[in-house]
Amino acid sequence: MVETHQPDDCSIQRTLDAIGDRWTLLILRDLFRGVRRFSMIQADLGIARNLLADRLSSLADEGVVKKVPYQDRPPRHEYHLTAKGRALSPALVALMRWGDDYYTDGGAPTELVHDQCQTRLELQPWCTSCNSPVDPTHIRSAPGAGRVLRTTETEDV
Amino acid sequence: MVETHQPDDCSIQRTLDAIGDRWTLLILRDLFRGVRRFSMIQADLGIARNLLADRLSSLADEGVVKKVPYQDRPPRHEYHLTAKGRALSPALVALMRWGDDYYTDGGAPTELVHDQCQTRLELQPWCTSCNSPVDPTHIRSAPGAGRVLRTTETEDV
DNA sequence: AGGGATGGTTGCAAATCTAAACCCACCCGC
DNA sequence: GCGGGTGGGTTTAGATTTGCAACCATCCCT
Repeated sequence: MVETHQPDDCSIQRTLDAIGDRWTLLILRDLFRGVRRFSMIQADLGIARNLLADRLSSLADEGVVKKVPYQDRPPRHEYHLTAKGRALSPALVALMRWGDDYYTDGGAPTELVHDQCQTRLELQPWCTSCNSPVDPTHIRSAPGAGRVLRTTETEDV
Repeated sequence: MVETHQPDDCSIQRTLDAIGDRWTLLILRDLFRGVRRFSMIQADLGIARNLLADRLSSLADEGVVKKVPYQDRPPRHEYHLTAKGRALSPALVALMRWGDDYYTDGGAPTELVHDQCQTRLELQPWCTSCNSPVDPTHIRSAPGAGRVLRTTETEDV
């Protein structure tokens, strides 16, 4: 495991320590899609079996997935997302949208749309207090001044 | 490089191929924070110099960052995010929020807030057509039926 | 001429990944 | 009551990637 210099101040760091592995996010994608069984995931991703076993048990240790038996003899189970795992949905949606925007060579891949008007969804920073979307220029960081995603910078040079 | 079985239908896959490396997302975080120079990033992350050089040039190849000279003799430059790179902001914010929610052991780490009211930001699915937020239960997938993040699934088992 | 800052490249040992073989419990058909 | 297939792994050996340290190059300063 990578020992990082500042494991303290950044949630992105901790998040990536937990799920930032190349395969892990793809495994989570499959779980979101409803692909839940070892051999299904393995076939879908083409991941080596030992790595899949390893990643799944790490995810279980993290409380992101849990084993759920679906039959007794022989004991068989599926991997389901926990609430914590399902909370990754916005992150995966955001990554997917980025890929949609920049890598759609040819046919558009899967899209997420608003079912009432079939419009493609964006992810918008939202202020629950003002109950309104927040423009990037009004995003600021709170406690650890300086150690923050400065999304407000506009210079593209 | 990992040769995947279905490079075709999933933007998450393509996105991760481009920026899904363990270090790459941390490098991007630093760039968002305004840490733009080779040795600054290197000192901040503790990444090996050869890997940093490699990852930065990959990011440049992908068009996510670009080299911007800040002096001529000796030629020195910084790495700046392009529009494509800045478009990753929602993804990084989402990952950060997840870490905030599940790994804040003790003091709250950096938060992103609305500068006008200091309220912590959420990421909300947003319909640009209705110009309103979209409830998860109204999220649907569009073309490749079945191959989708089913964010609406409620079964936690 | 010597020293320091910046931005790398090179070489080698250590960790990680892949592929393929193997294991085990069970079920099914015969 | 044996052969084959399925599901979910573990083991082992070989190829790749990483991490670390040392080295190189350019310029500036004194």
